[in-house]
Formats: sequence, C-alpha cells, structure tokens
Amino acid sequence: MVTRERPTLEAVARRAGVSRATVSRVVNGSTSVAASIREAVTRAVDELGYVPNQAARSLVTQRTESIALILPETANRVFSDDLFFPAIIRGVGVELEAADKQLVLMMAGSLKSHGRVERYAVAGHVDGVMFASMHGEDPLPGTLASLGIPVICSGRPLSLPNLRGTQVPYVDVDHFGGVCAAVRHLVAAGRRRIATIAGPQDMVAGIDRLAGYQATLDEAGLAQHVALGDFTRESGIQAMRTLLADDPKLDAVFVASDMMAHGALIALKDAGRRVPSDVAVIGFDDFEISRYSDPPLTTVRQPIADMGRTMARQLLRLINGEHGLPDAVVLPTELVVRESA
Amino acid sequence: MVTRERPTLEAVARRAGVSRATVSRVVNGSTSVAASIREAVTRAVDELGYVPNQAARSLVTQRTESIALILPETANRVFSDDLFFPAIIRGVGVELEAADKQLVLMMAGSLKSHGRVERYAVAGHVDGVMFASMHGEDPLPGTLASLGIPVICSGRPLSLPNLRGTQVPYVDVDHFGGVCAAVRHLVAAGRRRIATIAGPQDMVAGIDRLAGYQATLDEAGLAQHVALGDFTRESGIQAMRTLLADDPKLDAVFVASDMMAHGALIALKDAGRRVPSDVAVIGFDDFEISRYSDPPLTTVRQPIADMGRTMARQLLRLINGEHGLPDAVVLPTELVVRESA
DNA sequence: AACCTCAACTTAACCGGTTAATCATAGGGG
DNA sequence: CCCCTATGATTAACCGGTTAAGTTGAGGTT
Repeated sequence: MVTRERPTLEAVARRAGVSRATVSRVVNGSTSVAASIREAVTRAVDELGYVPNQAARSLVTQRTESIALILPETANRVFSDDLFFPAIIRGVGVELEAADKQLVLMMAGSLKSHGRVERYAVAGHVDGVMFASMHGEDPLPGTLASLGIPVICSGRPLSLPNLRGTQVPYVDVDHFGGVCAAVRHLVAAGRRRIATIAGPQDMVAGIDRLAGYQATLDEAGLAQHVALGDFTRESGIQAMRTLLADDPKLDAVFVASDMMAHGALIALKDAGRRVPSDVAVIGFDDFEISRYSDPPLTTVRQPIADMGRTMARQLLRLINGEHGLPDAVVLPTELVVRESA
Repeated sequence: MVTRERPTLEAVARRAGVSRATVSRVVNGSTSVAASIREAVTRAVDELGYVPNQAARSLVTQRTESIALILPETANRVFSDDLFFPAIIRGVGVELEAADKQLVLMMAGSLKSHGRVERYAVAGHVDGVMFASMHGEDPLPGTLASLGIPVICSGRPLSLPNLRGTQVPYVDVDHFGGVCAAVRHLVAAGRRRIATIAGPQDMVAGIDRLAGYQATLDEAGLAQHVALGDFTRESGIQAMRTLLADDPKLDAVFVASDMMAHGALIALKDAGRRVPSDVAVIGFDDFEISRYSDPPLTTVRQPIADMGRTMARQLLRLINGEHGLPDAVVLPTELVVRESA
C-alpha cells in the first residue's frame, strides 16, 4: 500500500516554470492568465495528477463545499422513516451533486449528539445545515441559525414565535390541502361517518393532517371520530379497532399515514369489513407498498424527493447570500385514487 | 444574521496568558501540562466558546476525521434499495458516531460521478471509503485502494483476481448458507418440485443465492427450475407466472429477495394457488413488510445494519494502520420461519 | 556553588492553498 | 524619445492549527 506523495501547488508551479499564484489562478479558472501559460500549467497539472487539497483551500476561503443533513435518530424511530429519509436523501443528493457540494450525514437524537452537531457546524466543517423532519420542538435549528449558520428545515418547525427573532426557513408539503382533498373525496362519495387515525401530535405532519380532517368535517357538518396513532402499522391496527368499537357503523376512515393505513386495512379485514364497500380508507404518503396493498390504497401523495431537492436549493441560495428568499416553501400534495376509496 | 468571528487558538492563548502551543496541547488532551495552566486554558476555552477549526487541523495532521460511504445510484435503482441502504447507513452511522468520525454520503452511478468520487477521495477529503453493494464489476474500489486509500466494500466485489494485486477487503453476509438452510427446509417439509426466482446475475447477491439453491437441490437429487428476476416486485410477479406456466405442479419456490417473493405471492394468489398448502414460498432479506404479507413470509434474515457496523469498524481499523485484518468478514444469515413455508 | 537533569513552556517552522500588493514589460500618447 | 498605463506575472502575507526544537528554571548531585 504505497501512500504516494500527492503533488502540491508548489510542485506544479515548478514543473510549469511559474509561481504558485499563477497556478492557483489557472486552477480556479481566473481570467487574466495568458493562454500560453495557462496551457503549460494545465499540462503540468495533468502530468502530475494534481488535485487541490481541500483542507488548505477551506482554511483560507472559509468554505468547505459541504453541507450537513441532520436526521433525527429518535428512540421511537418508526419503519416509515426508512421510506421517508432515503427519498429526502436522494433529492438532496441530486441537487448537491449538481452544485458540486458534498453531503455530510449526521444523526441527532440524544442531547449528546446535539452537542456534536452544534460543535461540528460551528467548527466551520460545513457551509450550511439541513434538518429532516424533527420531532417535537427542537431548539437546535434556531440555535445554529442565530449563530449565523445557514439553516433550513424540512417540515415546519414547531414553536416558531419565540426564537429570539430568528426565523428558520423551511420547506414543507401541503398537509392540510392534501387532507382536505382526501376527506372531500370521501364526502363526495356519500360517506357520512368518517373517522380518522391521526398521527403523533408533537409533529407538524400529525398536527396539520388532523387539522385538515377537522376543518373539512366541520365544513361538511359531519361528526368527528378521532383515534391517535404514532405512524406505525401496529398503532394503525390498534386505532382502527378502537374506532370500530366506538362506532361499528363508520363508513370511512382517513388515516394520517400509509403505514397506519395498512394497519387499518388489516384490522378491518379481521373485523370482517370490506374495503371499500363497507368502509372506505384513504392514507397519506403514497409509499410504493401502497400500490400493492389489498386493496390498493387511495392516498395523498407527498413529493418527498422534491422536498429534498427544494431544501437543498434553498440552502445553497442562503449560503450564496441571496436575499429575499421565502421563509417557507410549501409543495403541493395530490390525491391518488386507487381502490380503497 | 451576525457572522460572529470565531475565536482562534491565538485568542484563547492570549486570554489564558500562555502560548498557542500550550493551548493546543490542552485541547488535544496532552499530558505534561501543569494542572493550573490546564485549568486556566480550559476556562478560557469555555469563556470564548472556542472550537478548533477542522480545516486548519487537517491541513497539518493530514486527517479529516470523516469517511465516505458510496452508494450506487444506478439507472435501475429498485425499491428494495430504499430498505437496504437506510439500514446500512444506520449501522455505519452508529459505529462512526462512537468513533467521532463524520459520514460523507456520495452517490456514484455515472462515470462522471466516478470521477467525482475518485477526485474527492484523492484530494484527501476523507480518511477512507466504504462502498455499498456495487452492481457489476466496478473498478473504483480497486482504483482507490491501489492509490493507498483505505477502502472496504459491502458485498464481495466481483472479479477480484486481476486488480494488480490489490485485494479490496469486504464484508458480506452468508448468502449461500442462508439459501441452503431455506431450501433444505423445503426439502425436509417434503417438497419435491422446488423452483427458484433468482436475482440479477451481475450482483453477488444474485449469483450466490442461485448457487445455494443449485447446490442444495443437487445434494437432494432434485430437478431445478430457475427463473430470473431483478429484485423488483414486478419481476417477481412475472417470474412466478413463468414458473407456473413451465411447471404447473411445482410445490415450492425459493425467491432470492423478499420484494420478489411478494410479487410471487401476488402471482400465486392470482393463479389460484394457496400458500403454503399448494406452494411453499421462502424469501430472502427479512424486510419488515414480510411480517405483514399474506401469509407472513418465511425468509432468510440478513443482518444489514450489522453489515454497516462491521464495515465501519473494519475501515476504522484499516485507517488506524492495524495489520492482519481479514480480507473478508462474512456475517451469518438465519432462516426465519413464518407461515409461507 | 557549580553543574546536570528534566519537566513544562515558548518559539518558530510548517501544512497547502488564496490573494492583496508589488513589480516587470510592452505598447501607446505627447 | 520619454513617460504613463495596462497587462500579466511574482512576492509575500495570511488562514489556524500541530509539533520539533529550543528555552527556562526548579530540584538533585557532588
């Protein structure tokens, strides 16, 4: 294993018979270098296989060309996270690759890791930080932002008001609108006893989706039946059983996540109900598995990868010091009608 | 947005009334610093909120304290990748966090991105590189290794022999053993017409699993029926139909991935076969969804997160210059018996 | 008291780039 | 013919750490 010495600017300069500064200019594509010299330098670079040392470069430029993505590694991580984060990562990755930035992934659940993340960002190891759907009210984004570090969140952060004036910009999807479309679809189909399985009320996704359900039922003048779940399939099963016990004659249920919706389908089948004839079911997410459930699930599609891309784009702008960026970007959701409703 | 000046070593030194070198020693936990001085420095560090500048540090130490994980962003990415990579990432993340290293994620599919990855690694931006299950014969791991960069692969790399003597170490699971256990289970249950849906033959997972099937059937003196899939559910459906058409009386099928196994279940139901009474089905992966399929899937569990952890551990050792590391670590697989076989 | 040792600190060189300030040279204007 | 100005290169300072080499002084020897 030969740890071959890597050529430095100096070496290239000597070989090309010019100064370090000139080589630096050529490498960074500066104008005002004579064509002949430029060509000589380029040749030397190729011959030696020169690659700039990023550490040296960032030391002086104060830029690292990399971005951190923080994933919440919470105690109660749920399976659907494993369907959500890859899509986010993919979206982010595409956009960063185009901008030739690197993606640094960090998990942050414990307080200890919070410190780690903060120190890391503050140490100037990254040019900006993205947070993927935090649970609860996490102070970290605000803290970093108030330290002058470019930050963006996926999912509207909870408790925005009192962050000492530091508004953390975010990208989210239109939970509310999507749910309204879903519930109206149920109403329009003549359903009148429409229940919901809501998500955890410490997450925006949980809160907003429940709000959408409530608003639409109010609008239609129908009674509400709410059960709570935590986005897991198992909790969907439990919640569905509870709802059936409370109101055996319910004829539809809007479920705040696909994973819970699958749980609901299982519970309904166990209870001898047919979907959609007895009970209509609509989920939220449009994960791939929902195309293959029994019956295929009608659901609200959220553009997850797009969220990742948008986050990355916004953050890059922030880093470039662009002004007048929106505090919030809300991407549209869309009702995908299959067979369950 | 106040981009507050970060304090430097110099500032801390002035405040504590000592030299930069002394502060550096304290920060790095060197011995041979008087307790009183150490305490004064620590206080200054706290008061100023000093955090070392990583760029400056790596410039001299030639270490970045970060590790790259390369994911293949192939044209035909399949859904099961989204179940596989998060687990790998989680495993890797846990191990790196414990070692206080950072994880840099890179996608590498196109040739262009190959160059990007190579340049990045060569630029000394990371201390080592991990490759997650590459498709086909990818020269990149070998290239980097021969450049003296610590490298490790998840999944035995194809075409090892001719890499100019550079053997790339890897971590893999015991595909062969797992499949043997699965197929023997079928044989022991009295199944005699055992088909298989194999994975793509340009991936070790595809190749080894087919080999396991073939070896076990040889051993049992049974005839082989092979159909090929590409690890997608859709291809599982197709392959199962083909197998049924070829041999309507088959009584078992080993499927090389859970996702394809679900496809097979769908196709079998469509064809009016009951599982497991008519046809037994065994998959490979043990993804969470397989606990909830209809019927719950008997499958071979592979410890994916463990693979990530092991990869990270091995790579860290490699980076630390430990000798006598095994070229290969093969983790055990385990048959999980549910209801489909 | 002079000398040596050794622990603990400081000095200064260095890592590999960027870039402001400086300098050389050729061309144009008076 | 001389001076001034561009143009394009070089010089050198700097980024913020680490660490080898050098300095200082307290304590132990003889």
